[in-house]
This record gives sequence, structure tokens and C-alpha cells, in this order.
Amino acid sequence: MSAPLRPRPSPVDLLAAQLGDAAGAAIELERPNDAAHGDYATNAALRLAPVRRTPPRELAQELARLAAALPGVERAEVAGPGFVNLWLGDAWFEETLGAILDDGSDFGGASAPQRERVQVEMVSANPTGPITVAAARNGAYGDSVARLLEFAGHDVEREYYYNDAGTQMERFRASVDAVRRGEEPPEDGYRGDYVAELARAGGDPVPAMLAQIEATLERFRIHFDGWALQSELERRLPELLPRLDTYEREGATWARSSAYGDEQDRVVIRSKGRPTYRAADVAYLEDKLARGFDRAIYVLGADHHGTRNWYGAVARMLGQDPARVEVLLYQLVHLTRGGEVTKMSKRRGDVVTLDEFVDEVGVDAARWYLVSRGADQTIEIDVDLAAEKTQKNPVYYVQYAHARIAGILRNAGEAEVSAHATHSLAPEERELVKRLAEFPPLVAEATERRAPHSIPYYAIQVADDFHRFYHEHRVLESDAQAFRLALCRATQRVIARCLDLVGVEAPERM
RNA sequence: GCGCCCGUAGCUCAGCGGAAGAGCGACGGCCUUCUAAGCCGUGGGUCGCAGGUUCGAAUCCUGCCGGGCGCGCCA
Repeated sequence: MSAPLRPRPSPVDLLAAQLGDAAGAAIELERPNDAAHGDYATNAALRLAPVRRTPPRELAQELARLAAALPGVERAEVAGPGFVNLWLGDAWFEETLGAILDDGSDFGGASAPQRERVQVEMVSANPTGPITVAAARNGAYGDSVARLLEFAGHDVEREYYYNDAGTQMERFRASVDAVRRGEEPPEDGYRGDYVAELARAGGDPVPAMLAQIEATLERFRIHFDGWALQSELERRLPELLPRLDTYEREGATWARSSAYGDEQDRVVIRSKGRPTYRAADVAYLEDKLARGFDRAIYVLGADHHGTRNWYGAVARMLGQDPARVEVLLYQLVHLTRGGEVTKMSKRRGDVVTLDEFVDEVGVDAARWYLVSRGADQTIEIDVDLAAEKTQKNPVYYVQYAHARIAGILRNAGEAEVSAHATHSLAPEERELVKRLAEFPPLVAEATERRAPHSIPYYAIQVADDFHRFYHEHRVLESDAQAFRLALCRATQRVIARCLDLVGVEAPERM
């Protein structure tokens, strides 16, 4: 690990710190929902009241007096049970916009307290068929988390781990072989057009399937730095398994994982002698940590939640720090047709593939949609309505704001850009500056909580504020041109960053 | 039976201790001006139910109801 990163404090943080110093207590400033409650507000008086044994409104009066004396603060008022509402002067907004512009495209980044080497393992679907929309959520979520971590200053590698050795793969190969012999695939095998295509192509269908999966994910703007094979990792089991706490029962070898934080013990060697997928997990985790990753992140669907504590248990059994292992769970994607839930099975070949979905709605709308919901939220997609719905996808609203700004900046040419205003700021300008100032804490929290879905929601708000500003005020050839160009540029950078963090393009024209 | 996740506007979902929101849908306005993929307005919610903690609960705790997922040799 290298030296701590040092993002510079935002003007809002500085203001809060100044007020905190004056008051002798930690102060947090929030943007009130209601514009009548000022530019920023704090509930510090309500929090301090019990500690200082003073009525909250009395404390609030004192805070308001201190706040009003700070530079940049126009006035401060006590409201409700003890909130302090602050109104800021134009100079504060100009200074804030100037600070945002100074940071350039790094604005909001480098929030990590320590730089880490992080591996994000994601998707990792068995190469028994094309990537489905359901698996694509894993990629959309995992890749956005990876992008957030990179933006925060970490060194991130994305990896795909695939099973080329297990039962499912045997069934898959048997299915292709059956088709080649002109027979039906086995009862528990795989079917679908892609199986027939692989049969025609000849050779081992697994590498061919894998190549197709990689192409699909590249198209989905997810690039993997590495690919791990189960069969290779299994070779190291003879040296690794003795390091585990194991026992024999019913002819199988079990890991005593329940003694290390897991809910239950797990079979690592079947009674018939073959290692399980869980055994390969052990080799893989050992491998990840040995490669020097400070943190190994697993992105797993909710159908795997039963094993969420297994990985940490493995780390403990191997004598490693379980804090280096992190499991991110996301709820499943349910697909419906015409409002009716259909259980789609990869084996039956009736799934909706990511390629089909992207053909229908485009990469931008697909990624936006899959990452816009909280990971804890089940996603329902009506396949029949997907295309129609995505015409109204808010991603276009955000992209449109970006393209509009790009148009203005194109037309502006070499005109002066300055955060210094020569006019009295309009409400739309002030709102937009405040919105942009929210970005650093928002993106830092999204990273910390592994919650990329807050980025699209924030981007919609930025676009909303910009469209309103655009509608009310002319930029070029206005008496506030230099300031408004500065506002446009800062807004464009923030929108572009938000779009990039969720893997969506920021168009110059639409 | 046990574990995890979810129940907020007609629909899809944010918010997760501080003064109820967005998109879509519905209804009504706004283009000779930097892109109308835009803007403005109207209507719409006992935040599943019941207790508890708190000055304050959609947010925390408990119970219940409803839905999803899972529960030792598939992955």
C-alpha cells in the first residue's frame, strides 16, 4: 500500500469545518429539500442539545450567530425545532465553481484513504451457453464497482473465473457431441440453436463458447484483465487441502468451515474422489491473495448467498485476514413476457441473451438499466416491453444534457471561461453549482457502499438542473458568457464522469 | 422449519435517524433565440400491518402478513 491519497476538501466541507471550529463541535451541512430552507442546513443543534443540556433552539440561535459571521454566508436562520438554515452569497458560488474547474476531470476522484490493489471477480458464468441478461447484471454491477474503485484511486483488475472441469461442463460437451451424432441432447443436457452451431463448428465447444462470451462482454464494455481456469487451479489442491481444517464423513472430505465463520461445513472431496467446486474456491482464493491483491471482491447473485461466508472462512482456514475478502451480493433479474413471469432455463435454451437484449435496446440503455437499481433490489424486465420502455430511458435525458453542452462549447470556440461572475447569479445557476458540489461526497459514498446505482440517480438530477438552467438562460452572447461557459464545462465533466462510471458513453451530439 | 433480500405515487424504483422524491403513465400549457431526446404546470402516497426506541422513524429494534432467493458431496 502506498501513501494515503489526499483529495482536497470541498468548499462545502470547508464551510462546515469553519462552522464546526467556531462552534466547537462537528458540523455536517446538508442540502435541504425545500428551497425555502436555504442553500445548506445543519441539524447540529438538535444533536448537541442532549449533550450540552441546552434547549436545541437556544443552541441553534448561537450557531446561526456564528454562521452569519463566516465569509460567504449571507444570512443564517433558525427554523423548526432547531435547524439552522444558511444562505450563501454569490462569491461562495463563484469560488466553488472555480475549485471544481481547477480539479478538471479528476473532480470527485481520489477519495480512497489508502490505495489498494483490488481484484474484482465477476460474471464467471459457466461457458455452457451465451451470457444471459441475468448474468449481465453481475457484469454491469461488478464493472461499475470496479470503475468506482479505480476513480477513487485504487489499482483494480477484473477477472473471469470459469469452470472447465465440472459436471455441468461434461453435460455441455455431451450435448454438443450428441448433436454431432445426430441425436437429441441428453435429458439433463443443453439445447438451443447455439448448441447446434457449436456442433457444426467442430472441436472442443468450451473455448469457442468462451470466446463468444468474451466478445459479448467486450461489446457490453466490460474488459477482463485475466481469466482463471478451474482445471488449472485444481492441480494445486494436493498441496493446499492439507492446510485446511478437514475431516472425513460418509466417504467424503469436508472442510470444517463452520468453525471459521461459515454457516455450515462444505464437501471438498466427493466420496467418489473428485474435488468439488468449493475445493477449487480454496485454490483460487489462495492464488488471489498470493498474487498480492490487498482485496479480493466476489460479485455473486443472490442464489449464491448461502456461500457468502464461505470465502471468508477459507481465508481464515488458510491463515489469511478475512477482511481482505469481500462478497458483494445482488438480487436476481426476473424476466417476464407480456407481464407473465417465465422461468427461463439456460439448459432449455429459452433464455434471453445479453446480445439479444443489447440488439434490442442498445448498450447504453442496457447498462444504465441494470445498474440503476440497488443491488438489494430484484430487477424485473418485461422482455416484450423492454425496447419500448428504453425509448424513455432516462439515460438519454442525461446524454442529451451532455450533448447540449458539447454543442455550446463547440460554438463558443476560444471564448473566455471564468468562474468569476460579473452579474448577479440566478437561482438556476446557484442550484447547478450546488448540485455539482454534491458530486465528491456522493461518489465517495457510492464507492464505500459499493452502491453504483446512486450515480445514475445523481446524474439525472444534474441533467435536470442543467436543462432548467439552459431553458432559462442564454450562454453565448449573454452578459454572463464567461461564467456560464465555466458552469457548462464543469457540468459536462461531471456528467461525463457519471456516465463513464456506469459504462455509458457521453455523446458530443445527439 | 431456518437464513438472506424486498414491500414508498397507477407502473418501475430512489431515499435508510432530521422538514415525503424521481422516471414512466395521465391531464393542460411552451419552439423565428446556443439541439423541444427540452421546459413549465395539474393530479396522484395511512412510506405492508402492529408495537417499541428517540426531541424526531419511510429510515433503527421486535412481532406479524405478503413476495423473491437459498438451506452438506450442482455451480
